[in-house]
Amino acid sequence: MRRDIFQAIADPTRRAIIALLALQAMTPNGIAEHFDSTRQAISKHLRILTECELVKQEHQGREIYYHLEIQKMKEIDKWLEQFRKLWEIRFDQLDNVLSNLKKNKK
Amino acid sequence: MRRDIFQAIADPTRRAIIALLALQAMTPNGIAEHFDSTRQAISKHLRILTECELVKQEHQGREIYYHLEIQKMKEIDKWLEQFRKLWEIRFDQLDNVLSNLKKNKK
DNA sequence: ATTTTAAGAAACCAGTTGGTTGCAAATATA
DNA sequence: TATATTTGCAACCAACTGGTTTCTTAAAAT
Repeated sequence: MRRDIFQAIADPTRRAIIALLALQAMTPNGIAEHFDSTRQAISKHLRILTECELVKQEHQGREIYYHLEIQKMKEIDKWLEQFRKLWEIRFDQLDNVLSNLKKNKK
Repeated sequence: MRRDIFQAIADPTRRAIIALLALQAMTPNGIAEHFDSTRQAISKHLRILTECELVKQEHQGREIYYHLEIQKMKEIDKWLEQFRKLWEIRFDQLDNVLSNLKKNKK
């Protein structure tokens, strides 16, 4: 199945997992302790995150540590880039409005 | 139904609609012309985008213009903020590695 | 060697999604 | 007024989602 990072971050549980893994690599059981749902549910989320290469596995004995591929997160940032210009322009306009208000006050 | 912006941008068609509306406000029919699917399908996407307040309607006679609420996009940027630090650190480390390689070469 | 533990895989289920078609309301035009 | 256009809404459908339970494999501990 075709996975992409935007689909991956659509789920709030997965966003929470991403935030956890940003701090340190963890095992599925370790992650599951932070949530109400079962290990298997977490495991499915991890599979989706793995499929879109947002996380990577690291086998250590019978434990599997998952760690975040932080570089992948930049894809979102890259997509946002095209809009960042726009909202900065709006801010500039707001600045103008504010300074005009100030002038009129004087 | 509870909508959030992350779910809204999960669908590639919706991301394309957002990109279109970033350029100019458009009617459902106008938007649908850019895609293969039916107007009704686009209309459903617009409803989802409206529910999470990413787009706003502007009635003009019997036409409804949809325009992007660019400020809302900043929510994604805000969420990314916590990770931006991390990937910048990685870049710094890479810089160090590169300059060390350079030194050793001399 | 047996038992415990960590984790993935498969089967299943209810709810959601993205899409369709058909219809009704509102506005514009003849 | 009658007709055409733009749009939203409801009903329906197949596919996907997030979750569960059960089972298997493999490593570690006893």
